[in-house]
Amino acid sequence: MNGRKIKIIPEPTLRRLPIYHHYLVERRSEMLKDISCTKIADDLGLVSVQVRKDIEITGIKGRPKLGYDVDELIDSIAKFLGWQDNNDAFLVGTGNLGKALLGYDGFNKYGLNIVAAFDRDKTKVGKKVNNREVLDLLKFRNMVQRMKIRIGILTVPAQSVQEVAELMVEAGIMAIWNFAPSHINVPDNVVVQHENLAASFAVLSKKLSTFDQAGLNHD
Amino acid sequence: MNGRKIKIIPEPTLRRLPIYHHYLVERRSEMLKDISCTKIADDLGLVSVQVRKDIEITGIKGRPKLGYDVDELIDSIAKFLGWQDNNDAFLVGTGNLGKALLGYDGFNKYGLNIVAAFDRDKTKVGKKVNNREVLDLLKFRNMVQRMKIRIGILTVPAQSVQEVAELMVEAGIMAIWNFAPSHINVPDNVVVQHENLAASFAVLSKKLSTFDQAGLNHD
DNA sequence: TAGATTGTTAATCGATTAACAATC
DNA sequence: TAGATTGTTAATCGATTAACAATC
Repeated sequence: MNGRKIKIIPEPTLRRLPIYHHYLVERRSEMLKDISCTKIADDLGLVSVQVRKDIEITGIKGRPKLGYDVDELIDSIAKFLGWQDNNDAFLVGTGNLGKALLGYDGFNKYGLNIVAAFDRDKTKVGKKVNNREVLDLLKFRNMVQRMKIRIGILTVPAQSVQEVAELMVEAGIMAIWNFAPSHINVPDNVVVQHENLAASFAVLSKKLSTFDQAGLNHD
Repeated sequence: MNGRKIKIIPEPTLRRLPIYHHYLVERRSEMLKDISCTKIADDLGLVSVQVRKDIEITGIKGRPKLGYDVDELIDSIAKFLGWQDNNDAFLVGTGNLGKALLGYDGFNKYGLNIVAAFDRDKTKVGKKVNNREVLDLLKFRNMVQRMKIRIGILTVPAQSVQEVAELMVEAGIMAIWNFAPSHINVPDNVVVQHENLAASFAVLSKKLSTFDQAGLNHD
């Protein structure tokens, strides 16, 4: 009832929306005009109610019997996730992972635009990575403020993570995407998304060994 | 009661265990001998019961008042996650992301060992990436069987993902770590872990815009 | 001993799933 | 129209958190 009330979106829903989006873009390229939750769910190995609830949150209206208009649904998800307002970001740490992220062009489809890369290592400063020059970390603070950057991507080695995170916060960064395997302490008003490859691998290998114990995969 | 019963481990717990492990290794390097759940929770921004429940699942016993032995706890987590049985894996797709994963030496701490890399692109075959020669994808099937490889890492472009996933399954791969933004269809007895960077970014940017709406970060 | 912490059971919370009415 | 599908409320399930007894 209150227009200012903030709806908290369940994180699992947030993580599924880009999957639907990607799937729908593929279907659209096959000239599909309408789609039902049943079909989406079947193809992605989910259940239809879940897909419907997820989609509902973006605010789109479907038509009983027909389903949703594919174009409209794609736009609705993209708009809901804020993919049209270009999210400019700075990346710090041009090691292997940093370079990979700089080289991954797919990000701008999701509104993410890595506009500059920084490093503290003087031997890396000045080199080009995927057409972007690596800048000295000393310039970070100044450029964040000048370019009003709000998102920082952290791909530095574990031992420097906390220090660089603090630099980011102090410079005015509001959201940090942390790829290092370390927890960072930042103020409550800064959003942190921790990308932990070790954690994902733990899930994978544990599931595999659980399957082994159950004798499920000795076909 | 039944020794053959498989305990299903909650995925959130599985994802937190590597975080505790990393944190504990850092504390050990500071010569810390004992640690309580309260301390772990405080430092990592969690609550102590949650840490205790997570840790309990690895089978370790703590001592009231003292907490846990740091060494013992590190071992208990590593053992539980199967980090001592070396998990050999093959990687397919040596683009930017594939190269980054090959270059990330930290994986073997987690028991993961990427023993070979494959590509279908003949211009990439034969080149060296981080001391490992890129092999022709045609050799994949044969080598999986000869080396009894069970884990496949998928870092190919979106359009080839399903095809390569099928090749992996057919070759005998039991667990696939999929870094492409596409859903893959595989038999039920194959474990799939989907690493979706777009999904993570969606969480980050949506949280940021929700904070904006709430006026929380205009300090 | 006193008290901090573990270990464990019960209560709460939130996400998923089921049920079913509305509708094109 | 009949029936598939949406939209929505209620039931279930699982993870988190609270409560408290056991213990070193």
